[in-house]
Amino acid sequence: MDELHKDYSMKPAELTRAISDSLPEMRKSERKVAEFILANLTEVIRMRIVDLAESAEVSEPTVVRFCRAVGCDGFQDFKLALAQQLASSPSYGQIAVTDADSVAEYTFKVFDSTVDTLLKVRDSLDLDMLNRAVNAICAANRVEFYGFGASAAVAFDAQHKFFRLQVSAAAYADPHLQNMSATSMAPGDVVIAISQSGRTTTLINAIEQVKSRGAIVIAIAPSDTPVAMAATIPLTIDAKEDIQIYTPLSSRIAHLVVIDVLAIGVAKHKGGQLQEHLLDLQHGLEALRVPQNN
Amino acid sequence: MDELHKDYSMKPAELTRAISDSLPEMRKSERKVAEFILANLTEVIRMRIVDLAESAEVSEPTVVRFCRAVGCDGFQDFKLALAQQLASSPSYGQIAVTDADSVAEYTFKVFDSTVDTLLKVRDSLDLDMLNRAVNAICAANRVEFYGFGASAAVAFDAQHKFFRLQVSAAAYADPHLQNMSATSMAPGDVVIAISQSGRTTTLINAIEQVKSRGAIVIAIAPSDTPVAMAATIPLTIDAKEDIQIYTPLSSRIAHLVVIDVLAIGVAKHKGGQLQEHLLDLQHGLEALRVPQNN
DNA sequence: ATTTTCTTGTAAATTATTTACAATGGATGA
DNA sequence: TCATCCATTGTAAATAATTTACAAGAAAAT
Repeated sequence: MDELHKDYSMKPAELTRAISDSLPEMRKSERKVAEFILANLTEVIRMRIVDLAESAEVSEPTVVRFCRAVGCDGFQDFKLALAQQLASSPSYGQIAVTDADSVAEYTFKVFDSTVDTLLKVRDSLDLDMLNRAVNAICAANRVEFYGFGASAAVAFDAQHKFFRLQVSAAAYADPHLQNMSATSMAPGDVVIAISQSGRTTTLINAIEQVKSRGAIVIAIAPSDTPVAMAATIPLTIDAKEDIQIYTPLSSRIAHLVVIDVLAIGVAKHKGGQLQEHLLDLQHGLEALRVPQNN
Repeated sequence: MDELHKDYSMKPAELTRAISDSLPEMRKSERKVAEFILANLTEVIRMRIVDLAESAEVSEPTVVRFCRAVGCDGFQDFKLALAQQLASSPSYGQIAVTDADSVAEYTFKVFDSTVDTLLKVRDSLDLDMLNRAVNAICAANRVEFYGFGASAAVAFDAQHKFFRLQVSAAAYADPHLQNMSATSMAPGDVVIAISQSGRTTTLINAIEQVKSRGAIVIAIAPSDTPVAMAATIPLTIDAKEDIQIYTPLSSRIAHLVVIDVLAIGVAKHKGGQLQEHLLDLQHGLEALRVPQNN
């Protein structure tokens, strides 16, 4: 009976994985369908059920049963879901770079896995926390960014970004400076602590310092980590981080984008007069550049 | 007659734009369809032609005529194309953040526009240049990164990244240091010059210095800019950069990802012994962290 | 070996899409 | 202002696609 295949609803992004996963527990003819589909992903989305049935050497109802088995409403629904997944991450399921990959392949994989990470992070963000973070930043006199290692670069980028928005921003990657900064924070001020591991001892110390001064700590770190838990406003980001050789570190990019979101939020708060300021900045920078040639 | 609408074939990514573009020259009822579709993008992909016709208050054949007018084969084909486009950039056509947006809205828009940029950059990369860049880096004794402003953060991130790969890397955002570094480069060494504008005078000077020393300059900059043109190996990236108030600066993220690609390429060249090194690094960093709690 | 249950396909019914054609309505010129 | 023509739209029929119901055939179990 069909009910051995659970009818759980799923996001389109998980379709091909769902297919591969349930391959072993499929019936023979359904498996024929699955195998044909996996081998001809891009073609399938433009096929009619009759063609697909013929190609997979099964009957049409079997195709429909297959679609239901992987959680879709019917064949049309399946095609739609497949089309969406293919559009969103073309090399899904084989994102890890391998030795054999050509330049073209690993380039695409790096981009695709980054995109993948971003979309996952986007969907798992706590918007309420985000809002609180924006409000806190807007209310603060000073905003400072702490981070080590790869997160130091993120912190400097953030500083640059907020500077543009007329926010008094600083970034420290030196524990001593962080400490000095921390002790000089006043109530209402904001420190944004960035960590990929969420477990950096020095950073946690600095956070405690800042909190003892009555300032607010926004953490950008994985959930259930000391850094996230120590923060006043935790922005948790769980981009899984392989330390594997061929895996790019996407989480720092997710961190940057989250900071972009904060910056946009602050820009919205500040409203129109900022536009003018940004144009001024632009003009100022123009002096450092070669004249535009068009 | 229908033939006033040209039957040009197009990439799915341009569908909604094609719709908006041809809106003015559409017939009244076709426009009703177009407007309804643009206002209900996500719903439409799961609608049947009858529902859509009813919602748009037109007949079914009109819907089909509309689909043909925008370059599709029929209604099914249209839905498929739309689904693919939506999957690849979910809030296409309304990515610019507006004053009225809620936290949820602008968060999604920031992520989506970043994703959008990445996918565009991915598709426009010159893989041959990329390959040459990887080879140059692998052959170099020293690799240094130059960048100002937002690109300085990118440069520091890159330094960190390559350091992990046992590449002797440095990053300079100070023109004086850049100059000193430039004059000490030897033939075969590599400088990676990062610029969002591609027109920073100081950077161009440094590039000329480096070239005169016989070293290789890889540029990460927009095409047709002095920086790109001065480089030995230009990696051109044309993420359009609005200086608008509510637009995130996605190009620096594209730059980071391109550097990720370079890093993966170098890692592949270096091969297996690197794995061990990365694990060592990991262990070393562990000492700076709170013990894992699971 | 026989019965039961699961799997698959055939054929029919349903449902969706497309085509052909007719009616409407607006524009143009008398 | 009315008649005529052509562009536009809808109606209804035809075609095509998908889904359901059921029966035949395998496989498994007793």
